[in-house]
Amino acid sequence: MPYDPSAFPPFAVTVDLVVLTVRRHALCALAVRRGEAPFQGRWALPGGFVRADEDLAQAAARELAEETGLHAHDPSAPAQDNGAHLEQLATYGDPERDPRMRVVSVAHLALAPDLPAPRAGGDASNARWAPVEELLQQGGYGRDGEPLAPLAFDHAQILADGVERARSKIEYSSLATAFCTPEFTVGELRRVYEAVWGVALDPRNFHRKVTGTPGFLVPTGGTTTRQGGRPAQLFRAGGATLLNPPMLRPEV
Amino acid sequence: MPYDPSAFPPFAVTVDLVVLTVRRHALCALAVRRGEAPFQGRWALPGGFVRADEDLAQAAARELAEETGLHAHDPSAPAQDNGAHLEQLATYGDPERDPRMRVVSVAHLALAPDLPAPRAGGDASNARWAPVEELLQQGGYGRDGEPLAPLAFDHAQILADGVERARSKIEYSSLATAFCTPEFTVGELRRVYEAVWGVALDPRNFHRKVTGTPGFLVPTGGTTTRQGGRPAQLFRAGGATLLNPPMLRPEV
DNA sequence: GTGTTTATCGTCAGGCAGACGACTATGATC
DNA sequence: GATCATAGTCGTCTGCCTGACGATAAACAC
Repeated sequence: MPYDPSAFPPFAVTVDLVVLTVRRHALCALAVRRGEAPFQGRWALPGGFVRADEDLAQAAARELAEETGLHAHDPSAPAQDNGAHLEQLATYGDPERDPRMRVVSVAHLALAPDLPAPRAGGDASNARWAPVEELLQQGGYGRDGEPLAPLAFDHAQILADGVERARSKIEYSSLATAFCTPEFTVGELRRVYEAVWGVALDPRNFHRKVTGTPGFLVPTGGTTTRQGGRPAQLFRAGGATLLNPPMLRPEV
Repeated sequence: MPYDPSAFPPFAVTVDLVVLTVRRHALCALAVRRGEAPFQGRWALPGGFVRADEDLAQAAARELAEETGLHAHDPSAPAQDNGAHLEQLATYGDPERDPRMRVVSVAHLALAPDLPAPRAGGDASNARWAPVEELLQQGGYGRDGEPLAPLAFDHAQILADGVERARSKIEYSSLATAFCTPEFTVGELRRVYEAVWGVALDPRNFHRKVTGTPGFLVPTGGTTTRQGGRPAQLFRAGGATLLNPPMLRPEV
């Protein structure tokens, strides 16, 4: 196979982002409204072209900052700086996935704490946090009466893959803390698990499990009442990234 | 961001393959010798350009067939047809990873039973199964006296990622059976785990675990002596793909 | 036959998870 | 201020799974 620059077809390479957060006890994803054809007016995942001198992770971090103002922190640095967790998800390259040209999209998954309203080039009506079930559901009407159209391109598949990755990864890693503010209570962390998995967890067993796992949580000393009951201890994320034994997701 | 075909730089897109198998109690990967610059004469992972009308998975399956004669079976079809397991691994797109041009490589992971000698365009000296430690180790000399040079491009990183994926995935899935022939014994499956993890496992506890996990193994009725001791029962892979509870990898 | 090798079954103790009772500390309501 | 609702935290108990390891079974080598 000698080197022949004309022997390979040119591709466009993009990054698409599955940005997840927990809002009002529901797992939500960032969606932006498309301004041009194809799929004009439809909701899609944020994303854009990779630049000529840019690594894939850099491109994803740039798009994330443009869409949300979040900066991704280096996964190798365990420090909690309120930045988002960002990791590569998967790559989608069906020849027909974009009718304009051959596009290969490297999807990334970002997990962020609950944020104020998103911005998309300053136009708030063109970006929103939507519950993932609503984005993945086809037909019918959303909570605001808007008709539910499927996401543009193959973005429903990408979103589903991202949600599945998040659901399984919080089982055996401390990644659920990426959905929390730098300081959080055990109850807030439990509500993250409940929202992502869509199940109810026993507060007592959950408390025993997370406080008993070395390196998962570090008490800061402070206490806070955010929900109206007894004040809760505040924690930061510990250095541990892999949980052994893992959190167990209840059956079905 | 209006559509402008000149607004994005062209990329070459390739698939690279991490093909793993277990040979003589060691985890081995398929390596091919590069015939041209850059990295001429160095060992590399097999791979090639994605064609204009090809999906990424199709391209990976085609490359796998060209290099090994294996055909990948559809992951959605649980039938064991002696084909290899093939799944997407990750995508590597550093601007400097190929000195010739901007190349984005979508790496795939293939798991195969022990195979006869590989072929690479009919030239056996340009393809081989090598223990992964040997390929990842830098400097020194291999078992055949050949000097150990690092793999070409960023293939050492890709191989390391593929090995780590395989090591973790056999914990919670039935993927270890992809390293076995269609019919296998519990002992052969155990030796797969031992080779991939590099540890020794208790035969009695392993037997209890795998035969007690519903859907993991299906007895075929036959028995065979392949190692010189008492004849062992033969099994096929069951329909289960996720193991719950998982196999536990011993510490360190 | 005796020893070696591999496969398979059983037993036992320790650890962890699910179910759930009890107590504590706050705000809301009367 | 007493009472109630809410949320957090500590314990107990039981069942299951795992790791350690003894014992038996069935082949081959000599």
